[in-house]
Amino acid sequence: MGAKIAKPKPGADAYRLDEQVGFVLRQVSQRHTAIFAERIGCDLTAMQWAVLAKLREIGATSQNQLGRATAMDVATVKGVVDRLRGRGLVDIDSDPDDARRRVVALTDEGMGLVDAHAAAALAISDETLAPLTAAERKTFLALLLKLR
Amino acid sequence: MGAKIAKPKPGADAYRLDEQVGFVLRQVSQRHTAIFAERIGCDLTAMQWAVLAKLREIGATSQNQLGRATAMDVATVKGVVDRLRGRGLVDIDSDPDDARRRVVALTDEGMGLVDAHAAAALAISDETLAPLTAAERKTFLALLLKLR
DNA sequence: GCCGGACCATTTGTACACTAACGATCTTGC
DNA sequence: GCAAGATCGTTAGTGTACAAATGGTCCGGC
Repeated sequence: MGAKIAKPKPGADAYRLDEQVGFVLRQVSQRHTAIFAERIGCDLTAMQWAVLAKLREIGATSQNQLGRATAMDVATVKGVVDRLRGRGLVDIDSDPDDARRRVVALTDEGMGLVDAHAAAALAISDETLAPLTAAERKTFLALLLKLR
Repeated sequence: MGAKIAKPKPGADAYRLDEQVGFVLRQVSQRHTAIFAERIGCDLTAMQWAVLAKLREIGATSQNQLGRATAMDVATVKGVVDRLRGRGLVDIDSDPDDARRRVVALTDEGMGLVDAHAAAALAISDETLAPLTAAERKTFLALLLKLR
């Protein structure tokens, strides 16, 4: 019995890295990052753009709130905000009502930059989804949102 | 004309960060990373696991090939391999046929660890996709692969 | 046999991403 | 009022990621 067919190990041989969600997810993220870097046109990373875009949406906020709104760790947000501040795209002020808080706000230059590149940002999302049809994109996004 | 309806800016106001693929993609990746860390059970990162699992699949290879097989930069693969080597899970030898190459191979311990945790790795993929039905998972994975 | 171009590995520098620990500050319960 | 606990920001440490520069090694053509 079972002379010719090798017994498959329960696990090791059934596991193919290339079929695992996490692995493919990372590859798709990498592709998106590459598209972003090539297309954004103002030497910003996706994270930096996320912070600027969020500030444009919701206005000035504390670093903590900003971190939650952009799904970033507080420690991470600090680095990103520091770099944006170094480029004069955001300002940091103390909150008169709460001495713990450091309120981050877009500068005029930052505001202008967001508006100037919003179309490029949309094009990036579009190119990332380019391999899919319109119907597939809708399906994909809906499912992706469920996995958040 | 257009007295009551404000003219939407072409870009800025139409752009909602939370609906952009790249942003959601990152959130899903974060969730997967958290699930991975909690479930893998042997203090490995997803990258480190990817290298070990790939070596189990294809056998000993050069760092360069390993990088391509795991979708990692050469510089990144070096760091990952160094850490795995520090834990005794892989060995690095010179290729007798090509002095440029540094051949990475699983140690017995590394091989044992992969086999011991393959089931957990599958469970991680499963939990990541848990919010979806079986049919949705199939659809999602098929679409995700197209975006690679 | 050697020489230019391809390939491989390493190093350096920048930018995330998360954890843990810390001090400062606010708020609530009492 | 004030102590306990929650919140906010910062720092330090580890682990990806990618680009660019460097240097060693192989191979094909001559």
